[in-house]
Amino acid sequence: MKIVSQTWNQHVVKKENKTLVLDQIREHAPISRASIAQQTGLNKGTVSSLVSELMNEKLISESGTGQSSGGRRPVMLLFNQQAGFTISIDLGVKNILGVLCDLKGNILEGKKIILEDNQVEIVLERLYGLINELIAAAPDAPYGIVGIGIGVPGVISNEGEVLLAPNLDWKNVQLKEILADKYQLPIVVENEANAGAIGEKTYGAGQKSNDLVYVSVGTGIGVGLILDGELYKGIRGFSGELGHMTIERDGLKCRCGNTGCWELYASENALLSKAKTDQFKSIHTIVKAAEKNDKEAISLLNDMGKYLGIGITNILHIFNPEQVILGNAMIEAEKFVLPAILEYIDAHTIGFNRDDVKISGAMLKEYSTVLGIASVNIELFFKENQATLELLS
Amino acid sequence: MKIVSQTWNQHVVKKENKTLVLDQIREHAPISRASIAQQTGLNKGTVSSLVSELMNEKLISESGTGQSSGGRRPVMLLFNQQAGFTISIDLGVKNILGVLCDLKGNILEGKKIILEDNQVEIVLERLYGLINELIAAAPDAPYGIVGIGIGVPGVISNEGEVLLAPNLDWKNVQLKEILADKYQLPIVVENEANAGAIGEKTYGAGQKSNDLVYVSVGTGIGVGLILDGELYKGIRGFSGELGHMTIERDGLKCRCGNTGCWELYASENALLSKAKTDQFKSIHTIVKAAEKNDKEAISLLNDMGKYLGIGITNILHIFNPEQVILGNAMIEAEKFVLPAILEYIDAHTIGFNRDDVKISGAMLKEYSTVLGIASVNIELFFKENQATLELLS
DNA sequence: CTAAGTTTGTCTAGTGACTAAACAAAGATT
DNA sequence: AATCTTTGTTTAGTCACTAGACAAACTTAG
Repeated sequence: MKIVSQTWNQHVVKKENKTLVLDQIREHAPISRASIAQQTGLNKGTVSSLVSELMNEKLISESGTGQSSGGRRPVMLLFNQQAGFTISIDLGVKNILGVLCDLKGNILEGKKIILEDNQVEIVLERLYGLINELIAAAPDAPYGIVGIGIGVPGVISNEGEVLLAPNLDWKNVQLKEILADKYQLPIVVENEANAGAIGEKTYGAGQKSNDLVYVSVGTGIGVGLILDGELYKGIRGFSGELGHMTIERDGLKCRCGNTGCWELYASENALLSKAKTDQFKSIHTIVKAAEKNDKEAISLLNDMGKYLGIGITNILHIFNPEQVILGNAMIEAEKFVLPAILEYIDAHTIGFNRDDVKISGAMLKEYSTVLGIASVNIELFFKENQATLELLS
Repeated sequence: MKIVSQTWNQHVVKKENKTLVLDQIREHAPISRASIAQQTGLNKGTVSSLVSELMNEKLISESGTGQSSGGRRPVMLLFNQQAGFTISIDLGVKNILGVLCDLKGNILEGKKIILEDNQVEIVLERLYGLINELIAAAPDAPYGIVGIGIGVPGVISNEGEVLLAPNLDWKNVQLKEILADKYQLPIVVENEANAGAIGEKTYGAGQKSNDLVYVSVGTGIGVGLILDGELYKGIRGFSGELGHMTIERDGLKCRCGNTGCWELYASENALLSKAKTDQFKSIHTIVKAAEKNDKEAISLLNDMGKYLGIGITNILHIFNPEQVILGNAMIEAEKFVLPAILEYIDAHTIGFNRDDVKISGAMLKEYSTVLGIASVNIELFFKENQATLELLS
């Protein structure tokens, strides 16, 4: 039978209005009840009553009074960002980055560990150690640890299974289930580029954009799509494989089965394989060389920019986004690569599609992914929490 | 100041529930009140009251009693699809197709006229003639003509201005404003491929898909995107320019400024320009020849399929859609082109992205666009109508 | 053919979330 | 000191919904 969209009743109204009030406080704190009423269009009485519930739930608190504007001084409300904490992991090929965040996405504790071996069992052990350390570092809070999340460079099913992570050599790892069993907490497993897109949208360069494309240029190329303000995942969760978009018909053979894939020309791997000298072992060394005016390094980075430009031009034509944000390993080379990208785009993109788009490097640098994961966990907490508190009241 | 999302109150609840009830009747008529209550989860009394309002508004009607299932026989409710009519136009380069539809998207009257001249003033005159004829053909109805819409092969701004339609040689035509002034009715102006996507989603091959990509292969290639069930337009409305996606770096120069654009290899124009004999003046003549086993024709169509396959493979990697639907002029050649497309895709697409996707020709054939336009007008009517009737009650 | 059980659709009483408006508290202004 | 403003709470009233009773209309069993 077809699932019918939600029926509407007072219950729903209350829940939505409560979320609305909480969101106002989260975004505009410190803010007074009167001001919330004005902004949301809700009655002052309604706001008062909802605010009082939120205070009972320890999600907000009153701070002192604010500035008078010619009458009684308002009582300012604060978001209690320490009501709970999240743990977020960026699982890379060479290392794992883990952070402990409050409910506003502030990093309280961060740790990076080096990975020598990508075998599932070994990685899991290291992961548990890192997570336990971060849990231990969390201050006491009404809601404690509200969720754990992890960003993985691979294809993730909607059920949180890592179907394939070629650079880790992982296949069919039920990561969400494994972590949920171990920690009995809400678990988020998301593709690294999708998470990066959310991170930049929530806390980084893309906060004002409703349609943004995050291009993660690392060993390969992955893309996260925020369309109409929401992460777009496709029917099974496999969208954003733009790294395997053909930009040269009858081009190089890719191990994915396709030919002329973008990432064969524009990724870090592509960059390194095109280097003539053996001294270039990573994007880092090339950037260092370029900074010392090494001609080959500069030329390599310039070429990379051109190839990235080809794909980004396609992106502008396909999505007409408000913003394109470049992240992951290439962020280090932004200074050298971005000008070449812009030059290519300006010469090749249809005017309409070029006009209002902003193209930039990731503002959160290496934290785009972890903070995106944190954001997903936080929003999940507020959604679930509303449902739970409903039952309690 | 930031616009705050809607505040929720009983008014909204009623409006939403009324829409819910109406949608049930639109989709499942004939249906009883009891059945609606069961399906929506609304109380029987609530349904009765909303149904009675909808009857007053002439949007639904009672037909006789239905089959008993062991008790009192239910009163069946019907959607009054003739409560109003829409007029929809597909503006082509060589002809204009116009239809009169009821509120269920049934075509009551259709007419196609040939265009010799694409000059704005001349096209407008022909358009007015066609629209007037269709208006005259509409039966009497409580709401009369509820909207006029038009699909245009070009770049349309969110304000309904035709910014550029290269094949018509139109630039900056305020089409929506012109038609609104003349007819004083809700006007929809939409890109032809976007409309086609909506048409196939609402009435055609894509009714069950939430994420579908409609590829309009005509003189050029345009693409309409339905993502998460909604038309995706991008920040200014210029999405879907996949015709100008590079599939060959350093490839052919396109008049759009880019190089190696998909439509230079896979459109009708591309097909014709590659033909060695002059006898092939349109896709139609090539298909006719292929049907008579003409080797060049068959080979041309086969190549077209391969080139379409390159772009569609990209689409599968980018969007992981549930469905890809091919429409416009190429629909005639489906029999010859589709197998080649599928062959290419099967050989080049990542398994995950290939697995659950359905690739097919447009079910509505040459009516995809007009019916999509009709659908937009109809939904607009119900949205606006709800608002108006709110004021009256 | 009658009696019992079922299903449909309406009606009534009650609930709960909201709004409008009155009001008290606290400060600014003259 | 008196008046005006602004804030936040309280009270009365509105409205859409739900639960459950009920009448009407039908099926089924004996």
